[in-house]
Amino acid sequence: MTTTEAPDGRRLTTRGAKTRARIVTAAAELMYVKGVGATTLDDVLAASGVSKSQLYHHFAGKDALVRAVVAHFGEHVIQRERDALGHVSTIAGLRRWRDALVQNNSLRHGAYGCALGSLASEVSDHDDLARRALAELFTEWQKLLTGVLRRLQDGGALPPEVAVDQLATGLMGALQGGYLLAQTARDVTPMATSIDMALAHIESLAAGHVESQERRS
Amino acid sequence: MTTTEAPDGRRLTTRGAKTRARIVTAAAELMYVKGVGATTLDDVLAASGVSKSQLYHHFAGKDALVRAVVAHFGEHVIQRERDALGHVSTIAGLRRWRDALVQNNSLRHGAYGCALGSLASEVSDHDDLARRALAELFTEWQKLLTGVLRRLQDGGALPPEVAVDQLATGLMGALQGGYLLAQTARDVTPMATSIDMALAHIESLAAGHVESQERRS
DNA sequence: CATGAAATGGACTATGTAGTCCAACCAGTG
DNA sequence: CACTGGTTGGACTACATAGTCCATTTCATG
Repeated sequence: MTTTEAPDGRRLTTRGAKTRARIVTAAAELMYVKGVGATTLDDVLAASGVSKSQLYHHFAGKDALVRAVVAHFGEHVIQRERDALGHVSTIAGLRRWRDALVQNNSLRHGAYGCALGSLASEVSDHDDLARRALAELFTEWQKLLTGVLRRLQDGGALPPEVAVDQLATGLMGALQGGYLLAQTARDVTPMATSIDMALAHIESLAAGHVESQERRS
Repeated sequence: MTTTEAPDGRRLTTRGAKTRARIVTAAAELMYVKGVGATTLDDVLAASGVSKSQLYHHFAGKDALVRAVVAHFGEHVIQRERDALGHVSTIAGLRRWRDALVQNNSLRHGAYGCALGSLASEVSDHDDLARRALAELFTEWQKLLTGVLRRLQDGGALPPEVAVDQLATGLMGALQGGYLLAQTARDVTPMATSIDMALAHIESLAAGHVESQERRS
C-alpha cells in the first residue's frame, strides 16, 4: 500500500483514498438529490458506511466536504462535456449534444436540475471558495462550447464577425435556465425549448451567412 | 379594527394582519439573502421583532412560512413585471425592460440572483406545494412576455408564423440562466449577454420579416 | 361594559447536528 | 520485529433549532 498525495496536500494511502472517495461520492449523490443544506453529515455517514472520525480525518468540516463535492461534480461534468463536445464541428453535432442532455434530464422529469447549477444556486452566496470553483467550472464548460462554435466558424458555417464567446455564454444561459424551469415544472419541455431557441439563433446566423456567401459567388 | 379573512381562511384582525405581514417580509428578505435552508425561525423572530407564539399563531410551521414567502415574492415580482411589460409593444420597449433588470441586478453584482429562481432551485425538490406555486408564477411571468411578443406580432413586427409562447419560454430561460451565471460569477455580464442573445434572436426574426414584407410590397 | 375570540410573551422541551476526543488498529519501513 | 504515521470506531459534548404550552393582554362585537 503506497502513500500518495491527496488534493489538499496531506499524505494518503490507497486505503485512505478509497474511503475518501466513498465519502465524496455518497455526499455528492445526497447533495444533488436532497440539496446541500438538507444533507446532514450523519446522512453521509449512513450512506457511505463510514465513521465520523473518518469523515473528519479527511475533511475539516462540512464546508470542506461541500467543496470536494463541487470538485467531484466538476470533474464529472467537464469530462462528460469534453467527450460530448470536444470534436463537434457541425450544427447537427450540437443538436445531438442537446438531444442527449434533454433525454438524460427527461429520465428524472427534470428533477434535481443540473448538478453544477443547483450547487451554484445554493452555495454561491454562502461559501466564496465554492462559488469561485463553480464559476471556473462554468467558464471551462463554456470554453468547450466556444470551441465548437469556433470550429463552426473556421469551417465557414458561421460568419467570422460573430462573437463566439458571447454566443457560448448565451447558450450556457439558456441551458441553465432551461434546467431550472424544467426542475420547477417537473417537465423537460421548457429546457428543450430554451436550448432550442439558442440553437435556432445560431442556425439563423449560419443560414444568413450561407445566403450571403451564395450571393457573393 | 375589523376582522378580515386571511389567505388560509382563518379570521384575522388588522393588528394580526400587520404582524403576519411583518413576519413574511422579514422572512422573505432573510430567505432571499441567506437562502431558505440557512434562515432559521429565530432569525425571522429577531428580524421582525415578533414572538415565537405569534409566528406559530399565523403559520403552521416553517414550510407554511416558506410558502407564504413564495406567494409574497410572487405577488411582488408579478406586479413589477406587469408594470414593466403590460403595455410594451415594441422591441425597444423590450430592451428597456432588459436594461432595468440588468441595472437592478448590477447593484448587487449579481448576488442572490432572481428571487423566484433562487427559491425555485432550493425548494422545488423538497416541497411540492411550493414547487407548484413557483411553476405557476413562472408561467404567469412568461404570459406577460408572451403578451409583449403577441403585440409585436399583431403590429406586424413579427411574422405570424412565429410561436410566441415558445419564444417567451426561451426568453425566460435565458433570463433565469443569466441570473444564475451572474450570481455565480458575481458579475452581471453573463446575465446581460444571455438576455441579449434571446433579444437578438427575436430581432432577427423581426428583421427577416420586415425584409420579406418589403420584398412583397 | 361584558365577553369571548384573537393576539401576544416567553419559558420550556425534544431532538437533530456539527464537531471533539481518544483508544485501538492496520500497513509499510528500518 | 518494533516503530511510526495514517486510519478507524464510536462515544461524547455543546449547541442550535423546530415546535409546544399556557398565562396574559388586547380588541371587536353584542
